[in-house]
Amino acid sequence: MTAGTRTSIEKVRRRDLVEAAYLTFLEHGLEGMTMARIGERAGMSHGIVNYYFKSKDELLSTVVRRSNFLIIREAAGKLSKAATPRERISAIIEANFPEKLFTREVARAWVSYYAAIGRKPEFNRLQAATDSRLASNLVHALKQLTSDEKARAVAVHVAILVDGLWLRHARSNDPIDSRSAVRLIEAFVDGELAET
Amino acid sequence: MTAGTRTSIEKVRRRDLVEAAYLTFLEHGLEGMTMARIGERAGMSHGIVNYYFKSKDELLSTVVRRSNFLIIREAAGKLSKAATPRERISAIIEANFPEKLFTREVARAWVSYYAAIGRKPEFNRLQAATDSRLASNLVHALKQLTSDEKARAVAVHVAILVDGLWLRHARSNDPIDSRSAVRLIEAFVDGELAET
Amino acid sequence: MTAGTRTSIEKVRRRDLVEAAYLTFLEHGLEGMTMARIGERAGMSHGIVNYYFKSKDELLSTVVRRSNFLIIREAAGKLSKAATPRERISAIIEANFPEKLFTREVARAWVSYYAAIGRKPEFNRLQAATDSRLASNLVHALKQLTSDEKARAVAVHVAILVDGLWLRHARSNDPIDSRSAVRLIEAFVDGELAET
Amino acid sequence: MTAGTRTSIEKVRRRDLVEAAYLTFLEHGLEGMTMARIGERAGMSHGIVNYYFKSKDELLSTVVRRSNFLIIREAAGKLSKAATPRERISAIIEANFPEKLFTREVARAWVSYYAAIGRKPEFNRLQAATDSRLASNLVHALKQLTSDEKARAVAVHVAILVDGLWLRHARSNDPIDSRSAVRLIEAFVDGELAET
DNA sequence: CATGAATGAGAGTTCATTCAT
DNA sequence: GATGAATGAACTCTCATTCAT
Repeated sequence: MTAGTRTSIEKVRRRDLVEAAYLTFLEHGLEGMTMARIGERAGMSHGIVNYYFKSKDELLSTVVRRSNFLIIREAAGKLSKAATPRERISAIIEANFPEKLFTREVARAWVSYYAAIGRKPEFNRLQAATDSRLASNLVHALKQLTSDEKARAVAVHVAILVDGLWLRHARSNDPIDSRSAVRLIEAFVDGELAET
Repeated sequence: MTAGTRTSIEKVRRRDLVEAAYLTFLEHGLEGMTMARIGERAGMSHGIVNYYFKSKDELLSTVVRRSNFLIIREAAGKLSKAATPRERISAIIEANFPEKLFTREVARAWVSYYAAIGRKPEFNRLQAATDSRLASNLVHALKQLTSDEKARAVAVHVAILVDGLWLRHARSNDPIDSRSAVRLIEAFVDGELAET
Repeated sequence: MTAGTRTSIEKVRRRDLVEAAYLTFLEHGLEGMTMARIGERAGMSHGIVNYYFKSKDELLSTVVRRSNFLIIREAAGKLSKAATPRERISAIIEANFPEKLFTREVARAWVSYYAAIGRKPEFNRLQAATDSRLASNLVHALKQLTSDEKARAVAVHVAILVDGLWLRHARSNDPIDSRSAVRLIEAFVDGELAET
Repeated sequence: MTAGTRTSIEKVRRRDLVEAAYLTFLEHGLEGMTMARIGERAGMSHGIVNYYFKSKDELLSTVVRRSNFLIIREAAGKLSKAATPRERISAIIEANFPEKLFTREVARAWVSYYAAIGRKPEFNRLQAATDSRLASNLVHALKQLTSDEKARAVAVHVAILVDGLWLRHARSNDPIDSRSAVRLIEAFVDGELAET
């Protein structure tokens, strides 16, 4: 029990810090996500942040991993409920636009993140893993509805649209909502599949 | 006369500094675009940078304005040589992917820029102007080949693809070249127009 | 009884901590001897280190005391086995170069220690005690083989050689082994005694 | 003239900073030689220290280089006045014990320096260069008075004595003066040469 | 007794900005 | 006009020390 309590505090703190870091990241972007701000938001001194996370990169890495995990989990949940290949495609598309997270702030944060990780191989790997996971799911579902070649082409096109919609969202003055984003991609897929 | 001389020197200096800042931005990204580096690249002291531009933001603003101007001019140049509406569409698409500028570094620089301008309304306005200009050109050309409604839809889709390809380029480990990017969008447009 | 138990535990803890601190000191030098590392090596929390030792300096002081004690004991052991004055001299010399401890890392640790204690009188006293003990042993043995005056001179020279070899070892890129170090001093002593 | 003034300021500041860093180093040791203290002693903000020296290591490197230069120059000066090989030997020995610098503070500073540079290859090279220069001068002079083999042996012994005297000086409570240090080594050399 | 959570001072470094010259 | 000297705030990270539990 004592041990449990101890572990519990560490877990709570780490979670709180990851949450605080995440929110700071979303609000201020990668550059504005400073250790001091994170500590302040979590209601702790900046010293303690470095106590729980050896470095800022480690904290960021945890934040990103958690975020990716949530996306993957959301996709998996929706995939398990999908009865047909077409529904599986929709599930993957929707997983890329969580309603609550598809805001300008969040989009900007992620865009700043993508700009910055170029020089950091670890984060590149992290991202590549998530990307290819979603991509292979998508290709697999598409192959059941069209030729292999077309499946790959459509998957690439969809991936570009996803990125484009996020960047657009970050940039644009009259932002799109997640439903419209999904609908736009769905329409494209339907169009492509109808041609076959 | 004295005033004229001053103005002339001022113009030259400002232009040189903007050029230097632009190149520094493209090479090092928004974060790496420091006043010191800009001055060095321009062959001037970094002190003078603050003399001609009240702040870093003002300089950046000018840089972006100039960059947008270049894109618009490039588009205009290509448009003037286009004989058919379809060629006008190609001209606009191509203007979005200048061969020499479609590199990972440049893509990252712009992506970091888009992420950063969120909080700065002035930059938002700046961007919106260029965007709508290219968009209206595109819609106009499309309208001559298909229905108004479809023209608008295709234009939106194309704009998203453009953004997606830039972000993809910044993120991806195996980057695309500008020709493939253009070809992908052209193929999409052709497909849409063929349906009509 | 309760008090006795407490004392016993305290003794064990203090000894373990001193040992851990000593090893940490030898491995990482004075600067790398952090409370956290000491606690970790001792298998305790670093909080407890400050419970048993009021400050880092107090712990270091105990470490040095123990280290000096070990050297003195080693010397005493060898001295007790020495049959002749010359052998006693060798015993003292050898005690200054424990084979396992005469490494670059350890040499650097001690050198950093000597550099740091300058401002701390207590450590100076500590060191002086050990030094004079070994010196007086050496002089005593030498006096049986040569004049008092020469004995003192040789003892001083030997002490300087000992320090020089340690510092050399810490600095040099091609380090010496302990045997060579001992041999060098022995040769010097032999030369001096032969002259008489 | 203007350019000259500018350069002059930089030179003055750099010299002042090196001097301040040197004094801080001598007074507080390598660990206590912080950028803040250096700036404070030089009467400048700590920011300016990093303006003139890209990093602490660069500043330290300059300090050490200058110090080594002074020793080499002193040795060269004395060597040029030496008429016989024996006098050349004395010149080199004396160069190792500049009267004004052979204090406890200075000795401690250097000892801390030697302990710390172990992990820094650049400083190792720096030191090795100076060392081998003095050593080769010494061997060369000795070879003219005794066999090659003995010359090398004596040179090694002398180098160890030099290090030993500095470390001894840093440690000891009753410090030696530079003359005694020189005399001790001279006596050793005389003894060795007399044997031949 | 013992833990490890928490603090706060202080380290090096970078950089936009100001200002005397 | 132009320089670069100078400042000061901000950043990440480390660590001895304190203290509630």
